[in-house]
Amino acid sequence: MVPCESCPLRRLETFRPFTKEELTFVAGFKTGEFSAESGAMILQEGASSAHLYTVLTGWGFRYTLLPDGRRQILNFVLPGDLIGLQASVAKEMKHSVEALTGMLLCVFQREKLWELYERHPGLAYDITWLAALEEQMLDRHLLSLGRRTALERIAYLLLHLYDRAQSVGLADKHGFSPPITQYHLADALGMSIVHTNKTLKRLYQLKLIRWKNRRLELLDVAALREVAHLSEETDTPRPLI
Amino acid sequence: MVPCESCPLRRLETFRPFTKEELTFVAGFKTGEFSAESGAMILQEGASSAHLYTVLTGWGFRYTLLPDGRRQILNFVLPGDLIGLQASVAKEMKHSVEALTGMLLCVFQREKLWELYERHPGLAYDITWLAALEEQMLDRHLLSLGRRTALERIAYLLLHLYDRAQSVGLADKHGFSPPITQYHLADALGMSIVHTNKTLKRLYQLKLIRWKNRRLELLDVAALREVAHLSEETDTPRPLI
DNA sequence: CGCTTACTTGAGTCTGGTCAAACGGGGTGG
DNA sequence: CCACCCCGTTTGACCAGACTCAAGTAAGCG
Repeated sequence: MVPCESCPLRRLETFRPFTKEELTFVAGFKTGEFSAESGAMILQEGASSAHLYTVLTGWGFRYTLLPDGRRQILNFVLPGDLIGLQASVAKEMKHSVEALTGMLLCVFQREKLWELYERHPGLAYDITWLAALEEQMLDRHLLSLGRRTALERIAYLLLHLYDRAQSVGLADKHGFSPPITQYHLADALGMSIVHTNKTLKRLYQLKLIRWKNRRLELLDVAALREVAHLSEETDTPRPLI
Repeated sequence: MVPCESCPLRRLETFRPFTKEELTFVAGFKTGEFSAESGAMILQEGASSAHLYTVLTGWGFRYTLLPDGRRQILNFVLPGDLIGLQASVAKEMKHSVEALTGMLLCVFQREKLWELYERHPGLAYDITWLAALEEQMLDRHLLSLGRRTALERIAYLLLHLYDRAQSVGLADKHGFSPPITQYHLADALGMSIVHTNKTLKRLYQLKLIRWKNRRLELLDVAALREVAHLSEETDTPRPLI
């Protein structure tokens, strides 16, 4: 089990430094680890989970279903992300989370969350911070689905994933390897697979991307941002619970 | 100025009862009121606000723009809603808020938020709760924009607004008076006004709604939920900061 | 009374969806 | 080792839902 004090994620500069006390508390808050295989369901809509998780390694995605099976991917989940917070509000998950790769998750007991709020206001604030951050991402996705064209949407989502991968050291200057299929893109963007494929091809023909053998090359990030109408973000250090 | 202890909203059963201490603190947290006219911009994208607000009366909406002016309404704002929290995360608002009617807002100083976290873990938890609640709404909207058809979307949004209005006593059994135009519906649903209008007409012809003189009648709520694939929610009491 | 804002409606277009079929590569069992 | 299969991708043909353009109506207001 990875001890929080020597958590490899914490060395990344996206995450704000923690004091010794905070670190000690978080280490005590963590009650174990959970390892999920690719394709595994980590949280299930309708169930009530007793746990909170932080992703240590691997990719996943949050989604909901319409009763007739239409699926909407709400967001992707990467290392450093806190998941399962919603269940503390609703008593019941309103979305599911599925692993895209093998994943390693830190497990926290929900009951101890209360202790965190009582004893570590700074960490409590951090959790609110993370919730607000997720909210911001959802706002942006909503803008995509509502107002961007298919081409813009795909450009946007690829950049979104790239930026997020980048921030946790999973991307290099030229690209990264998102463990997703075109089905995932389609379901995240509210499009059909066929049209997703054809739009992807257009981006390819515009020499903006190349996607071969699971690796996605962003050939001209600036031009891609232009297409997506997405300016670069300077991400402020965020907490890692 | 409305004293928190006798806040009319607090008498509604959607809001969880507060202890005397909590109420006293919130009363101290509130530093004033702000009254906005219909159409006024309450928070502006790109600006950094020093304040947090809770809506006392009136309706508004949150939105973002694409650089070329395309607008996406992210959510509507009703009495009891806390707004401006995002700015504490981002140093800069990522969305704007505009008033749909005259609005009365409670004003809180952002600096005192820290004190709240230190002295009242229960209230801190409440703020996280509210953030998670907003997140849930956004998830649902995302599902709408991504996977619902035009007819389903409109049904969904009207019900969403109805349910929310209902919970703060702004609706009766047969309908309510949302202070919005078809433009707002269109921008919230990612549709054009023309198509919104035509789809609305279809709902009218199905005898599911009637919308005249600002008042919206829901003629058959159950059937409307059916169309929207939206089951009724039993809303658990939420905090009112 | 004239102006503006919101709502309607029709015609024509196009983006994106559906259906169907085929391809390619990796894995597996005979 | 090969045949087969499955999954993900690709492509073409056709269709429809939603958009744009354009014009007209109704209602509210100074």
